[in-house]
Amino acid sequence: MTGIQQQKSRETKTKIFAAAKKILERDGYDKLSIKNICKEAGVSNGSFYHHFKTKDDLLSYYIEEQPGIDPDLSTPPSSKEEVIETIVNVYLNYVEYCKTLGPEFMANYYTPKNQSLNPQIRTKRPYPIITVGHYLKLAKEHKVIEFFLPLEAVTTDIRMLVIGNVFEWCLKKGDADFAGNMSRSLKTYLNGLF
Amino acid sequence: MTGIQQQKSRETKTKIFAAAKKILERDGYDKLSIKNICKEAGVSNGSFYHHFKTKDDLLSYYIEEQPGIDPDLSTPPSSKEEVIETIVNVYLNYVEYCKTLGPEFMANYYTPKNQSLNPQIRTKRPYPIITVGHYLKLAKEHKVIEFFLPLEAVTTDIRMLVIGNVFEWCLKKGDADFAGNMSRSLKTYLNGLF
Amino acid sequence: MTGIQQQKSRETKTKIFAAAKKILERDGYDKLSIKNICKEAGVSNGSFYHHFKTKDDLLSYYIEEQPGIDPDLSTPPSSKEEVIETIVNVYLNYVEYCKTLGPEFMANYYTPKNQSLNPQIRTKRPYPIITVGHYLKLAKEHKVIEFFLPLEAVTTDIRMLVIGNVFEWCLKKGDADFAGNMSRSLKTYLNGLF
Amino acid sequence: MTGIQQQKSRETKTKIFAAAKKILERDGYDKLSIKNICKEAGVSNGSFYHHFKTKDDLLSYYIEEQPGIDPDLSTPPSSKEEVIETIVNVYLNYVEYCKTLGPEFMANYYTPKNQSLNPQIRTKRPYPIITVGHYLKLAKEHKVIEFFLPLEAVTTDIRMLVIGNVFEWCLKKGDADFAGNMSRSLKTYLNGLF
DNA sequence: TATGAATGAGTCTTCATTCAT
DNA sequence: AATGAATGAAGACTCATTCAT
Repeated sequence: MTGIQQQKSRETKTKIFAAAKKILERDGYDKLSIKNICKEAGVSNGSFYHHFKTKDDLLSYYIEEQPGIDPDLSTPPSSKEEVIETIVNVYLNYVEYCKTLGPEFMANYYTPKNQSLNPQIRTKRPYPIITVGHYLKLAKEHKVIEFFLPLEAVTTDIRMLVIGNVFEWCLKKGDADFAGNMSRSLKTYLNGLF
Repeated sequence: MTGIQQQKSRETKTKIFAAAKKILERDGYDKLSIKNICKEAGVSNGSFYHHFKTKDDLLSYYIEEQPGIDPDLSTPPSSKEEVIETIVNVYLNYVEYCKTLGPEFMANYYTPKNQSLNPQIRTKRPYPIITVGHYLKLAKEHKVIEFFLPLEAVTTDIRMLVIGNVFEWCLKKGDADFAGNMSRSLKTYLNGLF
Repeated sequence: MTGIQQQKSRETKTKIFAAAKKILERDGYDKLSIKNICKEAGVSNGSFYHHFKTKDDLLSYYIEEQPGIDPDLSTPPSSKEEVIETIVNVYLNYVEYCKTLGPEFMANYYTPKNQSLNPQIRTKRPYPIITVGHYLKLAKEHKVIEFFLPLEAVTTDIRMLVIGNVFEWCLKKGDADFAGNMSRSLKTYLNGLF
Repeated sequence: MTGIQQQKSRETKTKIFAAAKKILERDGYDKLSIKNICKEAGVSNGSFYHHFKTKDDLLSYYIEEQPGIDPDLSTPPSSKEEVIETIVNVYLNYVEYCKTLGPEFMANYYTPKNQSLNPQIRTKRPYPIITVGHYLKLAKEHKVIEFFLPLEAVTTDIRMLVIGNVFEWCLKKGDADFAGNMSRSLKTYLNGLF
């Protein structure tokens, strides 16, 4: 296997990825058929199955490319207010990311059928699956905050709230105060937590 | 007017409903085809279309006929704790309802593309759009609770949180502590609100 | 069988006729299903089959109501020119009739599949099946015109030409010089005939 | 490039064509279902859709691939009789073509709703839209014939007459003297034109 | 590595007709 | 005379996947 062949292979895979994303974005999840993907990618049907075992195989690799999280999530905070602000900022960051993808795309992506959103399945964890869990732990260890729920419960709650926010924004086709809602609902929740 | 024919007709409709539900529970949404429904119901294919306009027409009945809101919501509460408990119960009620329909089915309903979830659009309002807004207003007017966010913001937050809960449960294909999550996250949020 | 019952029966039949015509006009031949006819007529499915043996049975009775032809087709003409003018007028009359029905309706009606246009099948003969055959015969007998083709061949030619004219007009959705085309093509043909 | 695979592919397409034609001839248009075509061709259902986008796509091939116009149409004629004979032959050629497709098939094509028969719309022009217009022009320029109607009017008349002929033949389900009618009616018309 | 031909079960829906009431 | 529930075959088309080349 020459280096050139390897490179070609990688290129094809990339083309397929890009095509799938484009279709998801433009036409919705229902149109994401192998045939359509291949047509969009300019690649043969058989080629797809050379690179991916099944359709689900493709999907599982799909959203790997979310923005890096945390600016400073490893620095221990010095006050409860700082904790709240930091966490809120993490998700305001995500709000911005969602906006760049647009409500159309996100509406297609945020389906309970999309198992790449399932924290039990993914190993690499994109938003909102990567949560601020270890930051909360850190803050708790430094006695900056205190809460009595299990850490996992809290990260679940936050994930649910974030998903609800995205969902709401998608539902209203982008015509919602995404950042405002996210900020307010998270603050209220965290306020109740600590 | 309630002749034998009418009765038979109603029976058939009931059989179709029951068959659909059974398939949903036993085999999952993907197996919910007209053909399967009819086979399960022991009814002809054409008979299905005599009783329902389309497949979606059948499905909509499950959603439209959601349980009514708890009537106790009109009685003014006497304490903050009672308010929280009442609200949580409303949505625990919904949790039960979701469970009878099964996560596979709900997963199909909980899509941002499903505009019947959009509070701006529907007039007939199923869960989780029917919110506890006016109950909160009532409680506030009776000075039982106090909060400084606009009522609409609060109902939005609750809706987002509830949707997030359902989403999570669907995503995990029913393998989540639905009631526990719902109860805990709502309590925490409301605790932060008041 | 009482007189009242007979009257009711006739009324129902009339309603079905009217409904079929309306559907043909408004939605086209493809939508002319029993179900649609009954819905439009406000009549039950079974009632249809009480009055008509089959769907084809209905269709065969369908277009019986075309306008009476000939103003003066029984008066022997006195010149070749008069013959041509008279014949052309007969079909200009038909042009007007078509226009009142509209190109939409006619487009649905003028299909080779519509056997009510077939002169071999119909006994009652609407346009353009009733032709000017006997008028031509009359004119020939009075030595006003002379032609060597069999009478039936001529009536066939005229029928084909008329149908072609209607077809053209329908094809252009009414945006054609219907009368002009009809008049010119008939004159040219008859000019070649005599 | 002409590998075994390409050849097999072509063979399959040919088989499908042949099967469709056979069904048309043997059983009539109403039996021309995808399923029947595939069964007759000994080919899978999916294979059909690999080669043809839709059912109409298949059908369009029959129409699109009509016989080319007689090349002699560019040679200037030397007599009026020759002009008539040539034009008649062009459409007798078409008669033969129609016969190979069968009246059932053509009946489905000859509908005023079929805009591919509209000369204003098509660019690629099948019979009877390809007319003998420029041949008539040529003959006129060479002073072989003379006529006073605008060229466009004449081509319209011919088109209408030809369509009328096809329509008549379809209506009678093939039981008409197609060639005889076509020949006679065209001759009579052209005789009246010059 | 890549092609694209082939598979065939599966999708929802429409239809003319029958028949017990 | 009228109802409408029931039938079930048939319709066009989509799909993920396999495999010989």
